[in-house]
Amino acid sequence: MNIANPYSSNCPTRKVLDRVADKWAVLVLGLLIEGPIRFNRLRRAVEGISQKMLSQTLKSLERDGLVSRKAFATVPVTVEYAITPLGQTLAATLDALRVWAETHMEEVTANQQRYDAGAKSDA
Amino acid sequence: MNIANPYSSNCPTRKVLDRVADKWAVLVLGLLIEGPIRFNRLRRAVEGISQKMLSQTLKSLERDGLVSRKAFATVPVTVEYAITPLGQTLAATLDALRVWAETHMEEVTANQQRYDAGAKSDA
DNA sequence: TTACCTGGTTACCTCAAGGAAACCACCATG
DNA sequence: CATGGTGGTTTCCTTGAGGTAACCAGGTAA
Repeated sequence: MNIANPYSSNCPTRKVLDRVADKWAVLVLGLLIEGPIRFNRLRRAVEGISQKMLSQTLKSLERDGLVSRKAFATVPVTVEYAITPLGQTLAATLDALRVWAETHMEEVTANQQRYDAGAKSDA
Repeated sequence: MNIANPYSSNCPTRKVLDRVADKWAVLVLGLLIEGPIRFNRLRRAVEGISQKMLSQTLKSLERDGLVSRKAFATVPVTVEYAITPLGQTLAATLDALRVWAETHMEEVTANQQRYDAGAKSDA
């Protein structure tokens, strides 16, 4: 009965999960909740993202209806990306994740070091 | 002063985000919140995961201190994985994500189809 | 005229994630 | 004796994600 059982390999939620489990998408959505923003500004804001990946990320976010694209016929064409209501619901959820990461980062790092040290001294 | 600014490329939260942005980890943690579970049971539960990936996923979850491993010297060695308190806090957050996926899956899929149809008929 | 901004797309190439399958030890059961 | 179940590890190989960089159109400023 679980048409939506992510543990079944052909379940569509897996795809959504994959979508969401995308570092760049998480970061882009995180910026967009603060307001609409242009392509190149976005690119500069998200350190390390390539033009290609940003374009790709935005395209699939738009396809999913999570962000909207609006082009302005200005001097050099201006394109503004904004988050949709649906996107906002996801962004809120993802933000919780970012917060978790920020909150527990130290603890996780400490755990890793302890683990690595232990593995080394193990027989 | 944001030492924890995920938009900076060298920020450690990026690593945590990567860790968390792992389909298998999400699914495994989702199962572990229901209680301790053995390796092979886990493998059968998570459809499509390979032995290697499960082993790898569990190892890094253990390294992060998100799950704990306990081996029993039974007839065939039994190994039980359990979620840690830290892991539970993450699992709760991730669960929200899974719920989001389940809830909005249909809407997202519909958006995709509309987008694809539009792109086709566009000049 | 040349250079640069806008926002992209495309071709090329590399590198690593991850699947498949074999191998491991050990014991029980058929 | 051979097979199967326990929980893994390792090797090999493929494939696709993603980086780099060139190219595009069009207008404007130097």
